[in-house]
Amino acid sequence: MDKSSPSAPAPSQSDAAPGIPERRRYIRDTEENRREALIQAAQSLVAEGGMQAATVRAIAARAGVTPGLIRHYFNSKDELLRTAYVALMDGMTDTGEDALSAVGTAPDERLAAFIAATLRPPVLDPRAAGLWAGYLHQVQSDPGLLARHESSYLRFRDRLQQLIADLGRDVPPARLRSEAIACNATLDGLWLEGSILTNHFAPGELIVIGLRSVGAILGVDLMGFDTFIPEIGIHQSQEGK
Amino acid sequence: MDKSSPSAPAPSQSDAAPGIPERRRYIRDTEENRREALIQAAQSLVAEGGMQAATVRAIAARAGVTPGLIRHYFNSKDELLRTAYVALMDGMTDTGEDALSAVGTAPDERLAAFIAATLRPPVLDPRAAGLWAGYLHQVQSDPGLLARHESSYLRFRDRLQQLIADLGRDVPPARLRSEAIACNATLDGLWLEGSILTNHFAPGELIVIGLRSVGAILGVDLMGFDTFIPEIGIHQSQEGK
DNA sequence: TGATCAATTATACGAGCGAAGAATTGCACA
DNA sequence: TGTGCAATTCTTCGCTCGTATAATTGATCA
Repeated sequence: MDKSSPSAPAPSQSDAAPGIPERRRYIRDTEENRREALIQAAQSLVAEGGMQAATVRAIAARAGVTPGLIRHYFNSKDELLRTAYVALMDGMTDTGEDALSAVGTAPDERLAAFIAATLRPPVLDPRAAGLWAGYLHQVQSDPGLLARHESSYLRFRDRLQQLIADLGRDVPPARLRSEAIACNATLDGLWLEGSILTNHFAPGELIVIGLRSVGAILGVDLMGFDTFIPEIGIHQSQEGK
Repeated sequence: MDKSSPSAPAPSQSDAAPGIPERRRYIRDTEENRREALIQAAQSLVAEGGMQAATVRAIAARAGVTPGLIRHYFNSKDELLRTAYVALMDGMTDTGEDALSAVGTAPDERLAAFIAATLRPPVLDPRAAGLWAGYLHQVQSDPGLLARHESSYLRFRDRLQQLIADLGRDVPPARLRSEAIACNATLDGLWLEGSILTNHFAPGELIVIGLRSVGAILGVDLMGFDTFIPEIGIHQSQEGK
């Protein structure tokens, strides 16, 4: 398993004479493609192996470029990682908005759609939890990232609280806040368990549980939207009632 | 900010002549104390800065010893980190058991006590979430740790499911499982948010929310145990019923 | 009291890290 | 068709990492 020559890079097996290392083929691409590839590569590596796995060499290899290119597009490895995190957050909040724009105006239906969108791909994703965990410490120690994180978190919770308020029940404002916290926690918990213990749950199971739990917390019935939530029906029957 | 002499360790300012580095004072201690100190140091560092912050040198420094000692008590740094994780898991499950042994036999009271114990220190701890996140990837890639993790997780959820079953309501078994998943998710979510956004919540707030939410999901009232849960009363009133 | 030995510290090594800058390459435009 | 220049690769540097092992220290016991 030892390299033959001690210091020369291993040449790939093409036509080159031994001892003369090949230069990697030079391929141009657009700035957008390169940035996107680097961000994707960084996210994958963090999701799979944590911050420690995202070295400049590993990121470059996965993106199909050489390490030096990272610092051509980003001032430092840290800047790339920050950019990747922001891109992640923006992507996740956008998904929530999309789900809402796709359904009608009935408040309970909209809430149900929002919950379902949170508990299915691409939000419910084994990679996502790994990414989230990998960034946790960095977020807590970097003021810029922390601000971005909190705004993203509160945006989600506020959106949820608004949907709850739109139900039109008669509850005082303070109660509304704690309901939003509770529902948010339930969705977070289901999202987390579904993302980590991927194959402990059947496809639509978490959505059903989420709808029933949030419905119970709020005192409304969210289970009547089979039409809009295709996963439902698979596992609902086997539980009775 | 540059060291004066390039290769000599900086001597602490006591009586030594310049250029002659002092040897650290030799202090003996019991094996148990050393192991405990190293495990504690490793946990703190992982909790604060993630896996990457837990280097042998940093761990040794925090434990008040020199790096070499780590490999005197553990075969490798990885073994120390594994040991620290197992110790963490054992500690947390033990806390749950303790909470249960301290209350009476009424099923709803026991469930309420269990929930409250989950949502207050030492389980609810800013460090805990950081630790958990730091270990996530290591757990997923190390079969031994994964087994330990899953058994610990399922032990918690089974305990919760048992407490729910003891309520004596008339629900089919499959429904019981999904209720346990839902309650567990709610507690996880509250625990996580409380641990990360420490000062967004008043002391007993999360406990009240947890009791009310789980109660709503299960269709029982868990809010009647002020006597056993001292935090309640502080924030219950301000929300109106 | 002095020899022994485990506990502890100190030193050294090779590997991999992020960063910096020099060396190449192919495209755009004259 | 050639030339300038940005995009990309390559090389190198200083640093820190985990590990290995040698050197020291203080308690134990004959």
